[in-house]
Amino acid sequence: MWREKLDANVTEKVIALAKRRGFYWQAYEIYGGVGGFYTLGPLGTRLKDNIIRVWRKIFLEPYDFIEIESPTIAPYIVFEASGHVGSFKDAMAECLKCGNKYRADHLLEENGVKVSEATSLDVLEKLLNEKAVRCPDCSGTSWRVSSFLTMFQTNIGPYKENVGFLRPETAQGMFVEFRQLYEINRARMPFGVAQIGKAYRNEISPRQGLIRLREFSQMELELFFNPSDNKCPYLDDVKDIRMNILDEEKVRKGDTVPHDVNAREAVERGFVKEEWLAFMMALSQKFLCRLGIKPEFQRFKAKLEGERAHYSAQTFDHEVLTGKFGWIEVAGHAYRQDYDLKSHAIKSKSSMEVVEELDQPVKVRRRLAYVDPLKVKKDFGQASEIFKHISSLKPCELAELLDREGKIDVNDMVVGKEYFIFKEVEETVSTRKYIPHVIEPSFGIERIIHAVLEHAFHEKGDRVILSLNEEIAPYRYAVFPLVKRDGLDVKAKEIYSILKFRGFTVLYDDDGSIGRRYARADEIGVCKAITVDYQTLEDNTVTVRDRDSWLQKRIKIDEIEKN
RNA sequence: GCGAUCGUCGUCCAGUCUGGUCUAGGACACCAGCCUUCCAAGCUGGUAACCCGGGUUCAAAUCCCGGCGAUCGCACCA
Repeated sequence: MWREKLDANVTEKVIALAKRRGFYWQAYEIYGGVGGFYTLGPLGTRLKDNIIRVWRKIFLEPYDFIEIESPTIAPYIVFEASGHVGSFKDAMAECLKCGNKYRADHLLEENGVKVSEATSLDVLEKLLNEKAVRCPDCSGTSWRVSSFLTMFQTNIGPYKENVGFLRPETAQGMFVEFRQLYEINRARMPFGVAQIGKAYRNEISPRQGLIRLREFSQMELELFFNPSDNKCPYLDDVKDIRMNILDEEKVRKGDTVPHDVNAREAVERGFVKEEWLAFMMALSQKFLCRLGIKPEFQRFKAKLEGERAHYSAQTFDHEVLTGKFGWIEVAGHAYRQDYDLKSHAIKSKSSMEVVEELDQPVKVRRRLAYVDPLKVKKDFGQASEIFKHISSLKPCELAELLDREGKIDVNDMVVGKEYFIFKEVEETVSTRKYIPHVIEPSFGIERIIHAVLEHAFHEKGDRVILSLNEEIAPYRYAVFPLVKRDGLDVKAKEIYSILKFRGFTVLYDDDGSIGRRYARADEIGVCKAITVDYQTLEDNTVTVRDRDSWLQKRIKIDEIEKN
């Protein structure tokens, strides 16, 4: 069965239920509410905790991957290095006639004017107005250019110039700490580091409830591996997990009928570039199934070249079908290559390389560069700064830098390739250094919460049932006295205490009729309802009622947890 | 951010056009009590709202202006 649409009303009903019973609701409602911020209520926080617990069981524990918690605020330079500052400090051009906003660079390029990301706002504005670029909507030719940053900005300490950002993803915390983590993990490769925590994106106009938030929770895993030894040893462990994959070709053609493959087939048929990426996708599928989302409501959709994040060589969105919002992305699986580690290595001038022992020593050719002091002195005079800078680099690094950039900038002086002498040498080495590549599964917890609730939501006549499985349901048991007298309530409270003492989440309710209590419990997904009746007083048995089937079994109190 | 539509108890809806009758009504939910021997039964009582600010007027939920928020469309969504 392949589904393309679900009932949109379910979404509305889930949102209403979430608010009424305390899973989640919009924050700051007493002040009218602020878009993109939500509060998780008592049931929502439990559900979230339980989802996180399942995630750890699936993604971390079997593989001894580690978890960290890094700050949510980082200095400017971190996100400058990561490419975030550059990649979304979008220049917005506003048409002064109709007020529509466009990307300034897109508008100019459509009109044959080449600009770069470094082009200043003033220049962009001047170009737009001078070239009389027409507004695509109203043909107006007057423009005002301003920039919009999707990261929340703040100051660190009392100095305005010390800019910090609230992280737009938890990932950078793991990249900047890579050295330390690698050491702590005793230099094992491949290895995985996870982080669960808040991230912030200052969306222009967040809508759609929990789906697009300005502050949200992520579960991210960075799997570091050697690109020349990129086999994933666990691929056969997930061979029974079948995925619906829309590869790049299908996405491009608009074909919405996915391939049905397991991780190995996905790699062999060329849909997924890396084994580790396919493996993480399989775990992701397993994870959502464990949360109660059936495979036919899940799919992996490839991102095309232009849609991908600046760091990614291949990305699959893990999507879940919902009623009103259609397919929503609950996870992104990205092949980040060595983009992040390399960027931080260059910016911070600290090494992100790891050492690999080779099976056999090999001969390698290396290119070295040495400065020609006479030539430098001749053109730059007694430029000690240049020598100081160059001597801080190893000859091989110097050669690499020169080959890449063609020059070296020292303060205002540009020292070209011609000031250096290059040498090729052959060395025998028994180790090899490399910057690890990264596969990143990244989950948005609030989106998962919403998706899980939608898929757990069922109606039986006019009754609502949340079929959350035992692993994630906010309550495992509810305990009801059949009536609130003759000692039934006392006995019920006793059972309630016993179950709580044994570590279960238990709800006690003696309000209204018994049917009403079953209904209330069903609605928030309590797995089993235990009713204390007159027979309980005689033989210490209770009835245990299953939430989904409504069937009851009479069971001894001591044996409740076996059922 | 633009445009359109909209904003009344926890929720859904009535009242707004045509200002006064609104001390803002109903249903469901919720709370208390009664009743109740297994699936939202019944009875009694109760809590509870005109998004915020300003203006017009003798009088504003109602008309006007501004703000905030929501929904949809456009743009944005690394």
